[in-house]
Amino acid sequence: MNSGDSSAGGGGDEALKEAREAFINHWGAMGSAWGINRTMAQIHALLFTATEPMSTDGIMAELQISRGNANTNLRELASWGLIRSVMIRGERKEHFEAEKDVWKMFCLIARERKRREVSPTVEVLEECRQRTRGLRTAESRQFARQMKEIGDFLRLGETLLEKAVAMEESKAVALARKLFR
Amino acid sequence: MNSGDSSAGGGGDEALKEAREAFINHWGAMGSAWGINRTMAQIHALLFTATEPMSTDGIMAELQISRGNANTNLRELASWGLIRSVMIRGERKEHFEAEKDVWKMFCLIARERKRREVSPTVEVLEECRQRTRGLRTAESRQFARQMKEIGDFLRLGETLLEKAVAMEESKAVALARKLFR
DNA sequence: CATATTTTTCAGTATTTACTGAAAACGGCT
DNA sequence: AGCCGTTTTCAGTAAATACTGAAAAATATG
Repeated sequence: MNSGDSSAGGGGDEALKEAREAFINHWGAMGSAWGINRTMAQIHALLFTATEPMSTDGIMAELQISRGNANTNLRELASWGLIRSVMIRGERKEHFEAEKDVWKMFCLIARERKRREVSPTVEVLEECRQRTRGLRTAESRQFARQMKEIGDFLRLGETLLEKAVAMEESKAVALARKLFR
Repeated sequence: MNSGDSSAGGGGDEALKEAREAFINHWGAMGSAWGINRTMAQIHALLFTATEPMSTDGIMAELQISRGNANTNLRELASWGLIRSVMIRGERKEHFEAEKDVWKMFCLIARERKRREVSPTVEVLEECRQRTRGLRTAESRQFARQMKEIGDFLRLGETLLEKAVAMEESKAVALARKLFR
């Protein structure tokens, strides 16, 4: 009973450390694929799986990154509401902890992406539509219709998310399950 | 009645051209924000708003890009199913047209992102969970639980999308509207 | 208020990602 | 087979993005 067994002792800590590292790395890669800076996603994963709030220095050490990098991405994560700074008594350094509730996390991301990307897109589409609305060529009419169709789709999506995000997780999940039993 | 009026003639064509360009640019920027290469998104927008299928050369000229760049991104768009190549009689060059139905477009993107990103993530999470499952420390238990929670959330999302994507647009929209009247 | 500690900023640099263009490969045609 | 128009590939390069580290600014301490 030693290295193959994962139920106790140093081997267990090792397994946890490795699994956590795998998660942090994968979360970083996923961030990249979805237009989020890899480091920002890694810091998020690190804090999400941390049991205690961490200082900037702790994060720098863990992820082997510079102070500037850590600071920038911590501020960005805070601006999304995904982490918050907490003061630890007896410590002067700022410490950070992540929102641990997956549903709340999802709501924060949805809200922010809507605000930063979807809504501005809806505006551009509407503007494109208005600019070509009076035109009478077949091309213009088709274009204006397409702008309307994407706009309608995005607005419907926005509404759905708004409603979902306003719900308790349990309600939302129950609804989802009922819908597609 | 001249430049200010947008209802007919050359001014109208100009307005359409400008609006279309604005759409293409914005679509490209949105692509970037969501982890999709800007040029790929621009080609998509170009074909989406085109009335006729376009050749690689046409696309190169319109977006001022090289043949290699155009070719790569056209193949990538085709691999997502967002465009298809069509043969034009009398022409030897390959021509491309985009899926114009917004709901179908959404379904294609959802399916592809699920396949490429969400499902692999679910697998990693499951693996992380398994690797720490036997451990008995508080940290390990919390970590394993977190992996399960994200995994459950993503799987539920996958299921919902699968079902939605299997529906007709009209049904899906009707359902959405009913849900949140 | 002088000093120590922490945080922010940002010019310079490194890394990653995307693009070009020319050569090679392909595919039809005679 | 040999030619010709088309598409693909990919080494080299450009552009975009992310990161470092040290200096400046802010904040706390006695």
